[in-house]
Amino acid sequence: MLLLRDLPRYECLLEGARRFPELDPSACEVYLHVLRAGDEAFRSCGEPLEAHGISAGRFTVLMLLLRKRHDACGAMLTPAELADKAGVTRATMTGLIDTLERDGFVRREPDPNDRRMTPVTLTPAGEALLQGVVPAYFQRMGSLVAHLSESERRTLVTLLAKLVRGNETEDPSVTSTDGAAPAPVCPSGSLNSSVP
Amino acid sequence: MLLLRDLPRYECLLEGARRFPELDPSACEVYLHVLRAGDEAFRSCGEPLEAHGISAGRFTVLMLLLRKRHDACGAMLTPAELADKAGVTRATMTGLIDTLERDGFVRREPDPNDRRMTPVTLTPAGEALLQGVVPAYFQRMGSLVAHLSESERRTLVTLLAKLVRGNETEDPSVTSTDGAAPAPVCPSGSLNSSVP
DNA sequence: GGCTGATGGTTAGCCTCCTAACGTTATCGA
DNA sequence: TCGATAACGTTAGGAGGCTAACCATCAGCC
Repeated sequence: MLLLRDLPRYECLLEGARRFPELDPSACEVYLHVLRAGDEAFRSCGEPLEAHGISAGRFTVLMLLLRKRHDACGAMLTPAELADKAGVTRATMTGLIDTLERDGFVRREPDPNDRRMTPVTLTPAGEALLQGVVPAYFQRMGSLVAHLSESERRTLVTLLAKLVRGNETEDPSVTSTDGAAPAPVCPSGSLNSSVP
Repeated sequence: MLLLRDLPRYECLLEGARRFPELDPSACEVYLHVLRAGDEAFRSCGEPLEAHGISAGRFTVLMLLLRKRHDACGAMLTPAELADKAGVTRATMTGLIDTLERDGFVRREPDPNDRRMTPVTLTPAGEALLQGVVPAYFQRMGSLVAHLSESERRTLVTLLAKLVRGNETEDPSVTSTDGAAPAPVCPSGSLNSSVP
């Protein structure tokens, strides 16, 4: 991910708005800060993972498998399910599983009932890796927001959720000047990932 | 960028905290929302760029060059300066400039005074591309935060800035248990990119 | 039973990002 | 004056994203 490291000052945005009448300075400021904070959070919490020789994408896959295992039911997920939960394409998930299997952290086990599927399961090595890296990961997450009070955290979460939600329902703006969007097809209702 | 598309509910975080004592549920919730919002903003504002056949990275380079041009002084920047302002490595910037030059949007012109440098300048084609894409880009930025009031925007910016700032000065935590960090070497004072 | 369509996983090719190393050029001190 | 140091830009190799296309398999429906 790449971005502007040095955010322009508000006066510069005002000045830019003179050249670009579409520029809303306060909107731009929010946008830049959201991007900057997301990048900062991603990098910061990624450090303990890299220190243990694992990337954020691989870590996400392992955590999803671990969560599934603790759900008591069959401790496996198909690549398609993993891709959906992680928010990447199936092709990307194939690559992630490839390297994870190469390194011995997961195992593909063909499903005898439906031979199209190849569910993935966590190996003991994968679980051990998680046990080693998860504490540092969560600690870093805590120090990331250590300077925010509980009420500030609630406010921040509320505002970010509002931003994301408002943008989701607005998304069919690709077909602009067209009014009457057919239906907000956003796949909501998928927040029940870890409850059976 | 890859992430969890379906954020776990707060009860799930509380339940996860039982298995991982290091997990601070409110910190984790902030972290996930910051990441999710950053991803949403990035994708959303990236759409108009992709529609014009340009990626976010290339767009950033062109905008930096345009801003420099409007600063009246010499309208060129070296790859190292561009990399620094954009927050990527010099190697990455080389690749970006390669494709931009291949497509005719920028031009490398060796510096006669210091033959190590190869300043980059915006071509008329590059400027025309920006003229075509910038309005849609800023409009999308505005609709991204359209649901937030002015005071909500200010609050959000304040909280995100506090998070980033607090994390920057905390960053030498790699050498933890070591106390008395020598000096917060964060390259602050670099926010004056567009004022001579 | 045998098409047809939908679904699951993989492959191929491209782009962007990184680190590490290299060659070239300036600069500066002995 | 000349070698050491530092800075600039590039290259090589790897990882992680994406889209588009491809087979294999299942489910339905004549």
